[in-house]
Amino acid sequence: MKSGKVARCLTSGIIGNPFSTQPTYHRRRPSNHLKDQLAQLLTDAVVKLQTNGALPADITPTVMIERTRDRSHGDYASNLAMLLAKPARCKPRDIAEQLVAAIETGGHLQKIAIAGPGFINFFLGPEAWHAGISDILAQGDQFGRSDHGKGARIQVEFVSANPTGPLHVGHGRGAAYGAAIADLLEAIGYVVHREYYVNDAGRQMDILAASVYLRYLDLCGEDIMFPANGYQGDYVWDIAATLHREHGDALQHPVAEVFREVPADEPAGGDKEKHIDGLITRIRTLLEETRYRQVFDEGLTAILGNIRQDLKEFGVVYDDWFSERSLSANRAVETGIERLQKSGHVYEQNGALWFKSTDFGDEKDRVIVRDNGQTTYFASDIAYHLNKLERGYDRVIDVWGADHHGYVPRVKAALKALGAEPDKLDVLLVQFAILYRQGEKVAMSTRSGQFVTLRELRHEVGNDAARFFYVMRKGEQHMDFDLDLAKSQSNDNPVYYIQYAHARVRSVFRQLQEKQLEWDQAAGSAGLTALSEDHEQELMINLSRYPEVLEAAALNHEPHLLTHYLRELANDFHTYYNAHTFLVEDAALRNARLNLIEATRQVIANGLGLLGVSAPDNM
RNA sequence: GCGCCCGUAGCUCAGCUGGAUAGAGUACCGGCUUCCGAAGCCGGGUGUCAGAGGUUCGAAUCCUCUCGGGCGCGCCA
Repeated sequence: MKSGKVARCLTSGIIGNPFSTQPTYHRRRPSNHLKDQLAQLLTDAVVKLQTNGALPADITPTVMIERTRDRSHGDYASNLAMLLAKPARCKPRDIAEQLVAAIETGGHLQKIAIAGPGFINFFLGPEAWHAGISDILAQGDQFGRSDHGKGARIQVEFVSANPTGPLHVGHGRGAAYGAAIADLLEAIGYVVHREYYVNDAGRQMDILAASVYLRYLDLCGEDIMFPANGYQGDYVWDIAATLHREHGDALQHPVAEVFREVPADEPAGGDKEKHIDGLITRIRTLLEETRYRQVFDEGLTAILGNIRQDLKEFGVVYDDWFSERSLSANRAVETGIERLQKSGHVYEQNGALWFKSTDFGDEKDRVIVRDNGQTTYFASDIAYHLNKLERGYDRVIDVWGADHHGYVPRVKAALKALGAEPDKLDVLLVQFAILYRQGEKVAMSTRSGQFVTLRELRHEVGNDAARFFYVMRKGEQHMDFDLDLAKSQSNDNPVYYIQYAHARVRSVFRQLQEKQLEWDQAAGSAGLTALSEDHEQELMINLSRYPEVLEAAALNHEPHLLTHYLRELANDFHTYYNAHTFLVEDAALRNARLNLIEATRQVIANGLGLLGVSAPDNM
């Protein structure tokens, strides 16, 4: 017997870790019923071989089942035999034969084969996929959703651009990406809280207020020298004009007063930072707190309102707009600093207060209170992240621009010092998108105000194309955003390609009406065996992948997996469409085919929906 | 200089976290509509996976080094 041969190479060893403590969140291999059933068969086979002595009893292999890449390898495959080869000290193919012999075929499982270096390939009958089609039709827009997250709470903070100007195309990627992963996580059973952190305090906002005020003085007829470090965009003029309309000249002060004793600006041979800080101080003094606040808030409200409108039109919704100012109002920043001090990782040097983040792996220590008594942005961020974790989320996700990557270690260090769990925080970095128009790079520089706004982009290519293109590539990858391609209504454009597939199904059903034919869905479900074409098999199999793709895209924070999947699915559909007619005389066949294409339409609509892209009835 | 990310077809990118012959789109060439939308389909070829070592049954994937590109290294945010 073969088992004798195998028994000779008995040895002990442990494969994998049966007591894996990996949190479910990081489980990256999605499950489905067929896969689980096959895994169970293999597990049973291993046990059987262990009890008859063919395999060592003290090993607990992790059984992995994968979809095959090539249909000649069947539908699913496992590398189990190759994993067992080492501890069992046997040839993989010998073990594979033992395993296969221990499994009975039957039901959906038509055939098992051994191939290549020792893969075990499972071949399923066509009817294995039929239930999936009926599931899609029954579950409709809920299909693909799962309770994988079991209601665990996740907070996703994204965009969070300073309200000092309109959103630009860089923020757009963070918006599309953050919204997509939030929706994806929600779809697989997490309770997601979407949040925008509003930096409505701090120096940048003061610079905006000063910029607005100076433009306002200009409108009052004063002759001003606009600071090099001020915000130069036209929107500042608009805000100043509103201010002037509402207050007339009531806030006016002579330019000589405003600039009195202010250090020289850079063009005049001075320091632009000192110049603007001096201006801010003068303006605050002259206007006094109440009036200064009026100017400040005029800018804040106008810009924040613009940002909110932009995101809303982009299909990006938030549960909360968290104000940085509310942190100071609650003394949260001070409390955070005090707690850090108690942790013993804070010291004073040169009049400033430093957090010893190097104790937790950061490159250098960081200032939390400046020598002028002002707390730093970092101090606010410590308080904010502490606040997030104290709100009891199971996971906290930050989506940041990749240029902030150096900032990650210090935030995690602070959380560690405070006894919070830094591992609950995932910082996802998103690279800037480079725009191309007619093959040329679109030049952009933020400071000069010469950047393409998100709104301009949306108006140029449309919300659908913008949302889709932004998430088409891996987040941490730089991406080239081809404006002409995004605009083009051709097969080159993946968005149109997918939407067209959806519209085509709708169109078929309109034709059904015109031809006065009928669609009996129940009969279709009962007669799916009529779908015997290869194209139909292919489509059914790929439809069954949707829940897995969704889960993988969500858990790995990779919406691009979904865009690629949808493109493949659309391709399967178009191919099928060209090869076969759906509206045939044979009612049984017609019903089955209409069930299949309606299921396809549903999955496309569901997938696009999660990406914030519309699924049109006609193009 | 130090740290992080990256290098895959002419171009833009995937590659299911170590698996089978490395794949799509685009570009280029040629075909397919009396028929549900041709914004579609079919066919045709392309690789020193930047390079060199290493780890093992097996590497584009993990480790080290080199080369090349991006970003970050403030009492800015």
